[in-house]
Amino acid sequence: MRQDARENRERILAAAEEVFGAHGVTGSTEEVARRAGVGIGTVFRHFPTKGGLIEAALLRHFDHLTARAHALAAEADPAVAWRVLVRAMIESGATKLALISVLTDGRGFPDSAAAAATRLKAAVSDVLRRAQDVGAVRAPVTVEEVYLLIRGLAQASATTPTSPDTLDRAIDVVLTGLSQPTV
Amino acid sequence: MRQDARENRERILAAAEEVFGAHGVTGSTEEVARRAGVGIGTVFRHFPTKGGLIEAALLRHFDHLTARAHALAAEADPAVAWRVLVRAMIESGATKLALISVLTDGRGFPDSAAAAATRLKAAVSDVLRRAQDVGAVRAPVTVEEVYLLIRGLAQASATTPTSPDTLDRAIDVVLTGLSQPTV
DNA sequence: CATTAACCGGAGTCGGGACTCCGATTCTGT
DNA sequence: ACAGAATCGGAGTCCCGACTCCGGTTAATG
Repeated sequence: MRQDARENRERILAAAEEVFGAHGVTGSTEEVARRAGVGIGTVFRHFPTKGGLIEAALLRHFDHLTARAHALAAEADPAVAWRVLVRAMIESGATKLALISVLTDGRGFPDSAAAAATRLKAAVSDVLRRAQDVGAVRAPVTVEEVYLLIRGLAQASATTPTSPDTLDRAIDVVLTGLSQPTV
Repeated sequence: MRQDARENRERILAAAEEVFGAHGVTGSTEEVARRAGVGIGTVFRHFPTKGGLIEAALLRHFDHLTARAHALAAEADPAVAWRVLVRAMIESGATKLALISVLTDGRGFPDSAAAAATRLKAAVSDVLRRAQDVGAVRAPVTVEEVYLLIRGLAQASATTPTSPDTLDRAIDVVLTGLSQPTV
């Protein structure tokens, strides 16, 4: 692959994260091209389909989060690791996961993205388990409910303008609810 | 207004709630017409614009929730009222509020819908205040964070197939987090 | 440098969905 | 039952966005 080609690919992916993050899946490919500073044809050569483009952006994002989770699993204090991970997932999701809805909205994406999602879930489970072992999260909590809560806050704060302060307080509510016995 | 016209208007609104609830704003007007059993022209005479149709559906939904909140405010036990209201908002939202994203996704809707949203918020605040007076929710909690949490769970569970059980557990987490002092 | 294979750009095609128009079809008062 | 007005239905228009095509341009190699 030629050097300029690789550079363009990168710029397109970055632009895609911006555009789809801001406008959701409705964002147009042309907008991505414009923001990446390339022609529309270039976008479609790199990613023959809009779906493919979104998939690639998702994959990149998931892999990044997975790496983060792995790093945190090695963290000294599992309770801290847990808080940081949850916060990171919500906050990065708040900007970029508007698109994750696609992933989950009915038809799943093929192979690669699904695989990345699975890897991510495994990594999150790991951090969660450690937190539970230490009592920072109560035992009966499952990854599914955590995911639902995280996705919810991520989507809601991405969809609507939210003050960072409000988001922080909401995250604290969730973390508290996960650690205390249910009322 | 002629009788049949009024009936059609109703059927169209009901169909709109279904369609936009299921497919989000992407749902087509034609699909609404088909499901309402009327021609496309009829839909557009009643609601000259797709936005208008969505707005009308939202308004109806908001007003319904507001009424529910008022009724609950008169409930004997404010703690119970609170739980029921939160649950109702999330669950009805899970089916129908996929469209609420429109309301909040950038440009607000004109007058009527915005006004309905305001009335709803006031009613919710009322129930919340009573719950706080009784100690079922801790005092420093604001309507904003509650809204964020509710919208989040509603959107997330509408967007993605979610088992009722998981949703229930997530709601409990939120309610717990709202009642306990933050960790 | 020259060559050439790979890459870029954007005008053009195609499909889908919002919205319009008007003849056909009902209601409703007398 | 009938006139007349209001309502319906859906074929047709228009625009927008995904995707294709190919002549022009550029990086790499000898």
